[in-house]
Amino acid sequence: MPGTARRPTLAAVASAAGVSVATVSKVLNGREDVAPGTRARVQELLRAHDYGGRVSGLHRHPTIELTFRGRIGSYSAEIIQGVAGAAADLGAAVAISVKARDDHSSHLTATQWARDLAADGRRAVIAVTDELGPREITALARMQLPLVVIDPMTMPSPKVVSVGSTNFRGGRAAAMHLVELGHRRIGFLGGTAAAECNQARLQGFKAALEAAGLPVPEEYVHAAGDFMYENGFEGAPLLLDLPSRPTAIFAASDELARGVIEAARARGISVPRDLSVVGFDDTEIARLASPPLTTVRQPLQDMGAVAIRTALRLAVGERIDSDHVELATELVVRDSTSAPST
Amino acid sequence: MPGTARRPTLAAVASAAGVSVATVSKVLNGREDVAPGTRARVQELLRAHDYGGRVSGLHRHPTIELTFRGRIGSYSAEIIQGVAGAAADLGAAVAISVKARDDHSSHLTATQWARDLAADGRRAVIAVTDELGPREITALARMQLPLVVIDPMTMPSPKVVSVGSTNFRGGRAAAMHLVELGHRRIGFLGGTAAAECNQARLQGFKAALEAAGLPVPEEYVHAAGDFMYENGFEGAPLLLDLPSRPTAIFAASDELARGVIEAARARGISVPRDLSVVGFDDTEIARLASPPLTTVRQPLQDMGAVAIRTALRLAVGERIDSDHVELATELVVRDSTSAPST
DNA sequence: CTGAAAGCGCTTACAG
DNA sequence: CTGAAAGCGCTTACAG
Repeated sequence: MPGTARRPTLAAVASAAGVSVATVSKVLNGREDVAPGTRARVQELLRAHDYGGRVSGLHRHPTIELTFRGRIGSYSAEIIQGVAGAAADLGAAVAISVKARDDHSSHLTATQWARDLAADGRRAVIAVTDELGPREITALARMQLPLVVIDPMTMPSPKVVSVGSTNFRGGRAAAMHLVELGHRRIGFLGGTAAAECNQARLQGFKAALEAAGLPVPEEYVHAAGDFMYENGFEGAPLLLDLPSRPTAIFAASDELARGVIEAARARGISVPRDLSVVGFDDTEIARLASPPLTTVRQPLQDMGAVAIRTALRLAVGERIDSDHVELATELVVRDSTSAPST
Repeated sequence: MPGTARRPTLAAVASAAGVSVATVSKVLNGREDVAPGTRARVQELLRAHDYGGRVSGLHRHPTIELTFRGRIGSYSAEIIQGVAGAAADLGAAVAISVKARDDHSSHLTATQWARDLAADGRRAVIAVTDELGPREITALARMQLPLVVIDPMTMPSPKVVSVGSTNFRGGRAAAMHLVELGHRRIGFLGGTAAAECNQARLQGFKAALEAAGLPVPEEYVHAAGDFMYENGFEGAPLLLDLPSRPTAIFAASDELARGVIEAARARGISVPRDLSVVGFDDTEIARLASPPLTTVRQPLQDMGAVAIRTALRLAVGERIDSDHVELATELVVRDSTSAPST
């Protein structure tokens, strides 16, 4: 983008807002001694003038913070690919940060965190999976940094914009696939029981079974605690060691599915001959698994792209039509499912 | 890092250099009308004062550009985890960019690219796997942006700092493991034949076999073209369909190994019973594979951490002891290898 | 809560 | 090639 337009100045914003440059400067620096009404008007004008200030205004490319919690795996890799790819097309930059899973910041550090992001020139934040705490959300809002959450784990508060996928439909599609193959005893192994997406997948699953007139006994529905491989491996016995073992299992992530398959193998149960397994996500894990996993594809790259487009629009003060966008899931049939052997 | 030290000013640098602020300003802005000697002196002082200028000086956290080419997979995920984790500890920020695999920029865009990085406040660049073209390297140098390459594919030019692992030893360890298990017919499936790391792994492999008095017939050594799963799957027949088929294969990446195993499975060859397979990298792929892969661990996270530490040191003008750091590889024995069945 | 005024850090047109 | 000087954009201590 050569030939940049003249950078907006404090003076321009000040005269537009009918205040002095000093006041605008104070708003910009988050000083307390500005009347709320004045502050609001100035902030509006700052946005209208697309004022990035001495910080981000110096950057050729607006920078979006992409933040993860815990381990970066295939799932995160897909999102990064999507976000970074779209960023390149949009002339934006992406800063990536990875927080430890147990890093729950205090009020002070939440404020400091948001301040640092603003000082480092970030224009918006994309959080993956978790929704940050209320303190972080407040701190970001105070710093005028929009937030977009990808695939939120908890029911997002209405003020937070999020991008997800059609988990309910995905769960239903997975179950319908198994029903159509002829399975009648079908189990569900979830990740985090409380997670919004987990519940939606479970509800979709139940809806499909009920529509087919199949029972959903309680002992066929379990949560493994998290979506990782180990959880699948350790949670699978809940289903595999049942007196009347299911002939098929829908696991709420590809990693869980891989864990289930490995636990089955350890018991001499062959997949898909003796047990069909469906995963969720369609990450690299699914494609490279043996057997390759039948799974519900979440368009993680597209979700990343939508997230950054949304973040960029929010950053320039545009209004967003919908607070929660859902992209379509899609069943991908590979080799981990087949008709029951009877 | 609260309580930041006073930000260095142009005036301070100017008086240290014995020139006017105007001259320092010109150097900073890359103007032509400065004598080379003066420019050098001023640049030195700018570094000595840790002057980031109006761009990066405004940032609380120095930002390092981490750039990938092609697909972001498990391998990239490990590196990102390592770089981002270390960055958090070091109070640095990481900007991530992903270029298309075939995006070979022209001279103009290489210059523009480096200029943009500087304008966006980057202090150094970490490139993964590829070494960038000579144009990019020159452009970065002109912009005073240090470059560190992780796991370079091509023999790095002596001027480029790189972080790798002990590929030769890794290849040797893999082969020794197979020899010790009792294998005598052992094949090698490489990725990119020309890649430095690939050659080192192959040489280590050969060294181990020769030390054991085993032949390395030509038809047992192949390159699949790249390190991806598909290459492994498509390249495996070169070894699997040999009249005298090897009883073990060392593949130069985990993805290749997974491809080999799948190709074997398609032929009714069971791993590890009929065929032992060793991979390389020890990414998530290896851990989640079925059977879990015996592989040579590359400490990708550590390599990422070393890369960003080095980049940061170069960014403040420190000298580096060694232009190429190699971290130790380590054989990780899992379930894809066993004694030959005969 | 607001802004006039002083002043800081930087850039640039221009004289030498 | 260098720097004195004008000037821009911003911040801040302070008067009201």
